[in-house]
Amino acid sequence: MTRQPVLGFTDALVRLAHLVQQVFVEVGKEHDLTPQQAQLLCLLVEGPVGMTDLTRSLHLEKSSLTGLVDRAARRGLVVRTRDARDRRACRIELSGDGRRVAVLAHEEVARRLEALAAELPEEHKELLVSAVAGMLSARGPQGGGSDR
Amino acid sequence: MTRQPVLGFTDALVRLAHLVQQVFVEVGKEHDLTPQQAQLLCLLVEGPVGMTDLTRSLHLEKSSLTGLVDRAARRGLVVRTRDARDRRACRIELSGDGRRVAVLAHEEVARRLEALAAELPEEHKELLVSAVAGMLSARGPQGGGSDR
DNA sequence: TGACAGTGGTTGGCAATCCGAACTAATTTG
DNA sequence: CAAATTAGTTCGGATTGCCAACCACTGTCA
Repeated sequence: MTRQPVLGFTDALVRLAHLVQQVFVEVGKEHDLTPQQAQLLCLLVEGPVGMTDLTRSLHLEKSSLTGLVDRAARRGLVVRTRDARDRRACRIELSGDGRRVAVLAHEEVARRLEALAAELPEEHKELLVSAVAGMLSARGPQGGGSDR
Repeated sequence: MTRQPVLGFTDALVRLAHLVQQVFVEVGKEHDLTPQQAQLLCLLVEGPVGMTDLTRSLHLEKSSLTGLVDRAARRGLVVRTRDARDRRACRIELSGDGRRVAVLAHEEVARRLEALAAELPEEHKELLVSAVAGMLSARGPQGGGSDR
């Protein structure tokens, strides 16, 4: 009766990924955002970001991001600002409304993820973070501004 | 010189989720599969599964899954088998070709995820698994057959 | 037996996502 | 200055995903 859930390492990572994704889905729904919009807004909470940086953070092709930003802009969540130093580039910025939603969504995502891990001892969480840091660097240091 | 990347807990989870997703994207691409198809095939490696079970494992609505399975079937990867005991239900099964691809993709996904964690000491990995198990149960025991 | 609620899946319509290839415009390089 | 790069957009097309409505079968209960 080894009723310890035989959860493999691979399995665990895949499930965890789904869990995180679901959080964005749910939080998004509460604020009438698609999961992708929610993730975008969370990235912008820290401040304006250029398109190219965003493609790296979100792992999207340029053209996909153009569409995502277009729809977010149409909903009045973000604004395109032309970069003065490089007139090709633009920076994506939260609008007033966008910022309100973004802050709430961002907080809610953090709250829920923390809640999921509420039962974990602090040291385990730290270990998990450093494990992830290791895996990220094993990947090569790609972009990806802080979500937090 | 605190050159420990100041990676928050939330951040870590989000990044990790992206990492896992990317693995499915890359492995999928190598076998001419969309990420969703890759995940579907990985679930089917263990054996045939009913639609309803799949919706729980993949966190999809019934209708979304119908489409996913349709396209996979059109590509000759899977087959719908009518369930004898319940003539409403059907079981999704790998075809001969599908099985070949599925086994390869499944192994490759596992290999890559393990590779990412190659530097982690075994005990840390186990701890990470149990941490995830804890988070999953905090969520309520939803479906999700073993991917492994 | 025979309504009837519940379950397993499909269909249809629609918005959003995502990609690759081709393109414009500004910047950098030689 | 010409050529190569870089930043973004546009366009066409396949996929993803949801909801509402639906069909077919199962199980229950009177």
